[in-house]
Amino acid sequence: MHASPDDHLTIGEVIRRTGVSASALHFYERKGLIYAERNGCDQRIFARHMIRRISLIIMAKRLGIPLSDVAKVFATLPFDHAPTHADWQRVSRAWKKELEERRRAIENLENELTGCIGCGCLSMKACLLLNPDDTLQGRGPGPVRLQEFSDSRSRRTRG
Amino acid sequence: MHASPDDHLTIGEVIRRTGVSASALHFYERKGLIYAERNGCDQRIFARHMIRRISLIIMAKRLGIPLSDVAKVFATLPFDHAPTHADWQRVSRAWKKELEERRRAIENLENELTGCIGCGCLSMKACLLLNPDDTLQGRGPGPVRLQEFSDSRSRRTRG
DNA sequence: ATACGAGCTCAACTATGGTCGAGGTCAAGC
DNA sequence: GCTTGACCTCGACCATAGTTGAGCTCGTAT
Repeated sequence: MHASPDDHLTIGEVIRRTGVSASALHFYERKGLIYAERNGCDQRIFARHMIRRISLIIMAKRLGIPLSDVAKVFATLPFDHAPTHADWQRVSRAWKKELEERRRAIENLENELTGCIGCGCLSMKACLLLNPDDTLQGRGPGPVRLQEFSDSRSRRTRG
Repeated sequence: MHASPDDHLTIGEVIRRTGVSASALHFYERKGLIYAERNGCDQRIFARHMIRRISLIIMAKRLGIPLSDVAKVFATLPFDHAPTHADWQRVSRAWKKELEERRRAIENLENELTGCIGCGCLSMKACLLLNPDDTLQGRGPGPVRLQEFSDSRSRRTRG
């Protein structure tokens, strides 16, 4: 029960090679990310190339890519043999773009926040950070706009 | 029941001013982020300055700052009146640093991934992205290192 | 015979940030 | 007197990414 043919691995072997826990592997299988045949005792037998998929999952995890995105990528990959080097290049470039986008989103937030630090109005209507989509715009001229940030301060300095 | 004194707001008024749902406000109250007194009918009466706290929560949400971090910040803020402009500057600068750190973390990942795109070995032992903490290092000289990325490719080109 | 190790399933639980619905209370309007 | 609107509590549920534990089946070793 311990041994397995050359190109097939038990779950224990997969765990030792990848460092991924059994429960996580079960979870990935339930999600359709990996696949294993079964032996007579209903135990999982992993094809060796499944290790590549698991590596990609670990990689995605490190990059903060959700498993749903990994699933999308895997849908474009061969299921019965290891992905090619070209496959890896395609996937990793796509994930690099993901990272780039996330970085740019953060940079935008940084810029907005830098403006807001000086401003400090925290107006629900005027502040881009608080109301990026102008959600509160259509609600009529009610008292939507916040007062100056600090009531006490306004009273002290201007009241 | 609709009207409320000058510096006190019903939950409905808070919702209209902030765009935050009642369930979210209940949730924030349970988490200790905001606080409301009650009238005779057990309905929440929010002090006007509570709007500032809610604005900060919305801001944090936009920035991807978890509520637990917001709670830590709120622990350093006055509970009975609005935070001052100086408070806002302190908080927003701290959050800007957070964003900076997140951006730098992403930049590091981008750099690592760029190296990995060219490499493509996906070795559990050698790849920094797959094994940043050398977790698999102490497990003896077993077959931990992955083969070249594509079995079929290695067979074709070198087998 | 019996224990041990490896593996199995299934359900419940973790944290985060809420949403949704059931069922109840209260005041005002018709 | 009855509905409507605003509000309340409480429990269940969503997704994400798993972990943990109970209880079961195997094959092997003693």
